Amino acid sequence: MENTISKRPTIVDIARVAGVTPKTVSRALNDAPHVSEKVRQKVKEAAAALDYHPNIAAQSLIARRSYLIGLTYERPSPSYVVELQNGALSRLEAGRYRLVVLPFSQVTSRQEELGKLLLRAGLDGVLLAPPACDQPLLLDMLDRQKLPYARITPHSELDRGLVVTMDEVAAGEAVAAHLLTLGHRRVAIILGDPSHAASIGRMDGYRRAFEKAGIAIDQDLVVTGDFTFDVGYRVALELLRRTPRPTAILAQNDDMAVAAMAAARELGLAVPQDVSVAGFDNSEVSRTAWPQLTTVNQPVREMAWDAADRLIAALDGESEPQEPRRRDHAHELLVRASTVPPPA
Amino acid sequence: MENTISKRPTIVDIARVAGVTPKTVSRALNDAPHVSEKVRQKVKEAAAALDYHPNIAAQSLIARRSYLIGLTYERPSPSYVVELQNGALSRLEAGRYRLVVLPFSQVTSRQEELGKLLLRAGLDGVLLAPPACDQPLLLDMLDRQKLPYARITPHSELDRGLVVTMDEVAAGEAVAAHLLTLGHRRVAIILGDPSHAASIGRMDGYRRAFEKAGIAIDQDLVVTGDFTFDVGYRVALELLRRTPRPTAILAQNDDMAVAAMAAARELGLAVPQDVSVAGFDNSEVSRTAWPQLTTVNQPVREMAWDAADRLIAALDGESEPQEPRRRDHAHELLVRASTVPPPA
DNA sequence: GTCTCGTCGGTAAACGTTGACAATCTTGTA
DNA sequence: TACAAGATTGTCAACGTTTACCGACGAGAC
Repeated sequence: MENTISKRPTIVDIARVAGVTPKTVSRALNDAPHVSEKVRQKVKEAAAALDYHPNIAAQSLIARRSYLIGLTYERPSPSYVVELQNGALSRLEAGRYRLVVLPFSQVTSRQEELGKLLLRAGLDGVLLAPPACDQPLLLDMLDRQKLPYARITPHSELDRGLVVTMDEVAAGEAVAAHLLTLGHRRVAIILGDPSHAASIGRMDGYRRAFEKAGIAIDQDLVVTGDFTFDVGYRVALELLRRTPRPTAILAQNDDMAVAAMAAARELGLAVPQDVSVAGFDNSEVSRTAWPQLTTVNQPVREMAWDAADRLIAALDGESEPQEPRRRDHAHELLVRASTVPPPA
Repeated sequence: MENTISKRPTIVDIARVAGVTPKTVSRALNDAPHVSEKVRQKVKEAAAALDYHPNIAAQSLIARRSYLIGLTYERPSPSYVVELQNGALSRLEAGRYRLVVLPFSQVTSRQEELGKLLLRAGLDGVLLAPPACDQPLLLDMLDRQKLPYARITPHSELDRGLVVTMDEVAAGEAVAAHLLTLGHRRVAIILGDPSHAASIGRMDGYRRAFEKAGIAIDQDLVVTGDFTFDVGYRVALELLRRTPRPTAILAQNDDMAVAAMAAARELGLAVPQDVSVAGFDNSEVSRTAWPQLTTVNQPVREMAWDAADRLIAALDGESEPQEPRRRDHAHELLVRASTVPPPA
């Protein structure tokens, strides 16, 4: 009489079928030495016949590895998240690691909570996107518990953990210089969430471009958004109602830039004829918008791949990493249809 | 002399510190009965002092649960993926389950491969988005290995597994009827990837609307895209160059609809004055586009939440589910600025 | 024929936690 | 005072896999 409760087959079951001991089965399946080819074949056939899949929990327990990599981010634009994810996944695909997504809101004020979440998740390592990558308390917790982490585009303490960056300042300078070169002088700036380090770096870049051009930034035209379309729309409406009207808007990401274009149209203004708009990120929306948005390509996908690569190398490599802990990626200014010289 | 190799603390360590047995520690930390309040306090303090976090692999091993839920999808638009993910996550947040993302391309021709991937991932259950939710071979594999799954908006075999659907046909009918009611007669249709069941359902709905209105569909104006912007752009350009020109375009998702708007502008046509465009999905891009897109809200987030809810209920509940295995969600036609009556 | 060495296969223990069950302690009552 | 009943605490094994270590066997050297 067969047992009616069917359970997943184990190594012991294969051993019984193949007529060898469990240890031999383990060796055969893992392509370890000290197993004759004949036995290996027999074992593999038995495993296939039983539809055997190893119990990962048991493997994890003994290897002291969960083969789980976490990815944490704070609700930015969908395209950013997907790029991040796909970049990391394209590196993970080959190996046994799996990606666990852990979005978290209000990171800055809840660092402790996020830290606990990450530690409880049983991860081998974690990828930190902004703004989590810049939270000192969080990094302290991870250090203390020896949970390896890779930081994607951090702004501060660049010597902690594995770091993958883009020079936000240079990128910010490039896009601002583009507008100034076109002849714009009344340039409004919509900042992102000030808790994201990117916001600060990009602004530093804008400032440098203005300085080099010998033009003063009009602080009245600098307003704060939070990287979302909705808030961007609201502040852009307000900016465009001022007199004299700004001739260009420099938004710190594409979602807010697209919002600014929508706000301009709401006020009966044509983009780019009446007002130029530039974004940041080269997200999908920057290409699907009309006119297509001038923006800066942030190689998010590549950076995420790189971060995952560094992390896995650190996890798998017995030896300490020899190479520098930091890798830089280049930005790329994409001049498209949303920016032209100011109206005469 | 302390051991120099520091390892994560275990229950045994806490037991030593608190002066009780490991079993008692386990009971205290899990808020199980049969532990005095005094001991429980002492144990919890010791655990906190040691920065203890339970070893999930060991818990998984004994519970025969990994507490991992998989989410598999095939590179659709970013906004869809993020909505799906956020919906599932909002249900998972409360409990101990974690979400593993498993994107997979060319699902239809690689069902076996995807099945193996899912089985090897050590999941407790899996959420299947289109088109994976409609692959019979894949479902067979999952059934055979008793891996529970919830299907999000499947098209066929609605009695297999847990099912969360929207009536794609009714939704398709609603948006098509809207254009016909406005007076459009030359309506071009851009289909999505034919392997996605949604594509078929929506087309059925369009057809029903045309039938009810007593209007024949012009098969020459029905072209196939693949849900992406780029292909949508190409086929839309081609459609709009025909004479007589279609007065409206019915795209099976928002990305292709936005592409159609871009193509129209490329040809010097105004949307919606010269040509109306309607999409599908109420994705973020449909709101950030200009003009805002008439579309159908597919409650992706809610459906994903629901699918996760069903799956977890099935996993946690000892008893078989009493309620129907299928839940339906309603669509919602969102008439926005991209559709107006045809030019005179 | 014996000894050495290398290959193949087996046994026992370990990973960290919890379930089943036994032992002990406390308290109330006859 | 003794004893039952209930609460608390302890012991042991188990989950499925791999690592460490040991034994058997065959080939080749002397």
